[in-house]
Amino acid sequence: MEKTFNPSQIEQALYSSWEEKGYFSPTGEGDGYCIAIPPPNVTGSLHMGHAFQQTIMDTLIRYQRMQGKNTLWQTGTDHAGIATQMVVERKIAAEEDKTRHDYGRDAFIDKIWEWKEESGGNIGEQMRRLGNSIDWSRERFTMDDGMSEAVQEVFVRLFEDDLIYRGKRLVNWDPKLHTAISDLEVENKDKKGHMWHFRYPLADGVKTQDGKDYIVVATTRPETMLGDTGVAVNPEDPRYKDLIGKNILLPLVNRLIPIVGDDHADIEKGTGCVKITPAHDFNDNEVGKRHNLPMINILDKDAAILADAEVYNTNGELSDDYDTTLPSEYAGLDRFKARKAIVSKFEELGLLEEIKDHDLTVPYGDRSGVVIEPLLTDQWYVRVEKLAGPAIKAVEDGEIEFVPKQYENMYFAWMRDIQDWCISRQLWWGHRIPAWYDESGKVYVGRTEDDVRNNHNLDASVVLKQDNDVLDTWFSSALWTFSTLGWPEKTEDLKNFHPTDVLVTGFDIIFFWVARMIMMTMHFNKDENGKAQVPFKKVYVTGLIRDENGDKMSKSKGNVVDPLDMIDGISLEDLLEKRTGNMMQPKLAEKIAKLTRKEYPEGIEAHGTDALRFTLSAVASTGRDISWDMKRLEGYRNFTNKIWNASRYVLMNTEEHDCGKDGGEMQLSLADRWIIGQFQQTVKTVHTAFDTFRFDLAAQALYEFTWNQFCDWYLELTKPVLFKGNEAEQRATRHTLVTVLEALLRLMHPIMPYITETIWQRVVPLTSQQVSIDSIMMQTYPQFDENQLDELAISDLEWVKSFVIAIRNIRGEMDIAPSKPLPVFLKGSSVDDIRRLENNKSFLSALAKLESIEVLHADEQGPASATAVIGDMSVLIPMAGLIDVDAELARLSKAMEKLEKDVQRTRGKLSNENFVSKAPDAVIAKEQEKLADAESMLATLAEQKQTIANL
RNA sequence: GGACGAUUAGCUCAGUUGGGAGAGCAUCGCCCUUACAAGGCGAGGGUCACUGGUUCGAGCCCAGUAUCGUCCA
Repeated sequence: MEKTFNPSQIEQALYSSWEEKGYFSPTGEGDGYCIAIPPPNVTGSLHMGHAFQQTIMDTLIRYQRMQGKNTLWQTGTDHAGIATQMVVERKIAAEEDKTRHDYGRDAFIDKIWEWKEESGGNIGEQMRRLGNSIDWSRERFTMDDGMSEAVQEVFVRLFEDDLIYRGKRLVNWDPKLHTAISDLEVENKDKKGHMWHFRYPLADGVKTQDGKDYIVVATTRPETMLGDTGVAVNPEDPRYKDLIGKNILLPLVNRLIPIVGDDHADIEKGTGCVKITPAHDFNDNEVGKRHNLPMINILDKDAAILADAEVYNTNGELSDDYDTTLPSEYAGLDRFKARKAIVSKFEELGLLEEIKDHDLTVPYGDRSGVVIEPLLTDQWYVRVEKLAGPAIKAVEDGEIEFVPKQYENMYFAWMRDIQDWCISRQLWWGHRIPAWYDESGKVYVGRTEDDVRNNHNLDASVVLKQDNDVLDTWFSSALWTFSTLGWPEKTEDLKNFHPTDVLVTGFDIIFFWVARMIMMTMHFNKDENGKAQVPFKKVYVTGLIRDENGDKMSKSKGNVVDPLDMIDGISLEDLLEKRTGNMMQPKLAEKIAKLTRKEYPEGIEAHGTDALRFTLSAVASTGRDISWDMKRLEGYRNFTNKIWNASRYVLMNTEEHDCGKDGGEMQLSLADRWIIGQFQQTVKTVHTAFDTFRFDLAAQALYEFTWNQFCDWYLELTKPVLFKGNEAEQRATRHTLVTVLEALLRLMHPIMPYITETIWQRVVPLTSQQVSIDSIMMQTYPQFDENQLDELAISDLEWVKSFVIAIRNIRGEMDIAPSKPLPVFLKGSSVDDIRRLENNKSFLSALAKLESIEVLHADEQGPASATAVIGDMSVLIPMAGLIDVDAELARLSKAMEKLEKDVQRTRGKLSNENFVSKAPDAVIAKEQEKLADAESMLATLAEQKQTIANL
């Protein structure tokens, strides 16, 4: 074996061999265990967040597989409508200077498919490098034939159940991407802005109470005044309530609009008068409906002012309630330019009362980054209220459990106030809505055009045109757990693997995806008793991986990390190229380059997949974001090397030796019995940790056992046996070495698949394990066995450790070379001490590097010595020629000071009547014991100090 | 404005029936000891954000304050 662990040499070959042998497929035996992956964007690439979640999923899958479950990790990718379309649009713009309209719909979609074929493999390659044990033969894509069929089926059935409708509604319109988006895709940001106060003249000579012929409305959107169809005041407002029912003559358009009384107008806020623009504001839209105010649309798809307005009644039907003419000077003007123009027009007319600074919330599109415009358009909606009920109940009843639990509150809060879901998108890339219109505009929904014709008796002469829109990507994602398993067919897979067991995902898509999955799945899937089936039993919500400074990783910030760079390493030059390569803005590129140079001055070293996975497990504490820390990764890379070298030691001492595989007398040492017990404890801890999704605790237990118990103590303790023991002792120790290591590798395997497999291949032939399949991943997982705990061995070995540590401490403090063998005298030793000493002399001599150990009689004083105390026994190291008197006095004083503090505190506690009368007996006994120990130790040290001081 | 979370060693973070403040990294000292210098051995370092309460006993429970973060409106 190499002296240093070199992951790059083993990883890919191992993965291919696992994949070829079909180890990732369900075995068909045992209970089903299934995880559906949150499908990444097909044209994207994995970031650290994916690596994090996938490590957790793979760990669970490997753990369950080794527990004998019939495991399936269902994978696939998402077509990601807007995101993918944007990528390809940008690509053709950059490479061919074309827009999608130059291509036309069909050609453009072909282009995207082409791009998907080209780049779609990227994600799969990355996922393989992470070691994910995925059955690739079942990989799905949200737009493949089967899934498209499922989407159609769901749409049609929902429509038939009256859970989908079409209507002219106010939607969040993205003026850059020219599509509607759902509430969730809108990001509200706080901005500093202005509040304009406009004078609106009263019609028909009406005057206010204080004799004015106008009222003042306050608005943050002056340009929308062209679409005003009313002014609202609070019906309780004494200043204005007399004006309710009177009219305003709207400036610039000379439109006569009513003053209405509505609670929406807040007496305290602004001027108390609010202009109502039902076609361009969600609140105003509600007010308009309540008071039957027409809706006047004044904006086009680019959010520029129209030449002629569109007037609708509250049902969304065209109406002639108002003249459609708009002032020509604003026609074609962008909304923000129009704002300026209209404000100055009001000023010119003497109608601008004042401008106030104002903090407001502005909606932005999460993809385009432009201000979202509420716009009246025809869209398709899912009526979610009926679907939400069972979905809420499933979580309330514990059929679905969130981990950590606090996310359930977030889920409930949103679900209980859920709005209808706008599912149509004015894009080309996606599932085209299965609806057709005849020439009169009548809509027919069906699986295909033929279906529609047949069902509605439309003959060939009727011209039908399919709806141009596609469905929100999340519509197909919502079907993910069951559509990937073959729905709407009643498949074996559905029977075996649905509901799935765990969903591992980020909190940021609980609303987008998790909630909608629950609703859709429960509506379409019933078990044999007709009970609604949930998509998954548990939702494990991970935190976000942030960068070193705690900032969110994003492409525009340039702080995104490719997990493969952590695995394989990358030079600074390549990293810079990767991060700033095709940036649109050179200025941003400069900034990113600077940051990158600072963070990774030497680029990134290779760490290997196992180290990355172990790190991700170790930081996976729940309910909290994670700041990425390279130091952690380095530390765990070192850990993999430690495992490698420990194994190297084991193999060097066991291969081609008798390890007791074929019988023969075995005499287990104290260390052997101890490490077996320690390992069992670790097995127990790891099981509990995995079963409760505490991957951090599992990693910690594995790390602690491997490094601090197995390597630091056990391997050292095997040396005296292997070098000097008799045949039966050596055989026993070799046997213990290989069996514990072999089991430890299995225990670690779910987190670190590669290194464990590599070493396991060499270790397992040395053990008496009967292996029918030649891979660690197909073996059984270690189970806790209480019978292997040897309490006496544990306490005896603790005594050995204290002894060794005491000597090492004196060595360290007194600067005595580790290579210098020391004579030791023991004073005040008990029968137990003597027994332990006699049984473990070789251990003590080897680990503490002792020249001799001599037990003093009760009346013997011994030489002037540095002293350590173990229980009631003193360990003496003669000072002659080695230790300075003053130094030893100082060391003793320090030790005594610490003890005195302990003694004082404990005494205080025990002399407190309340404590003694109320605390449990066990606690009191413990305190008493602690006090006795400290006092006796203190006395011993004091005596020793006196002796030395007298020299 | 509402809800949730965070505040523990220089840094990143554990600490789940309330009963001796922990890990990794960093720091300091010694050591190339036949698995490992990506290492070994030893050491130092904390008014557990603040205030009050419950309790014999609070990092942990309760109330409030401050700062930061996230979601919702």
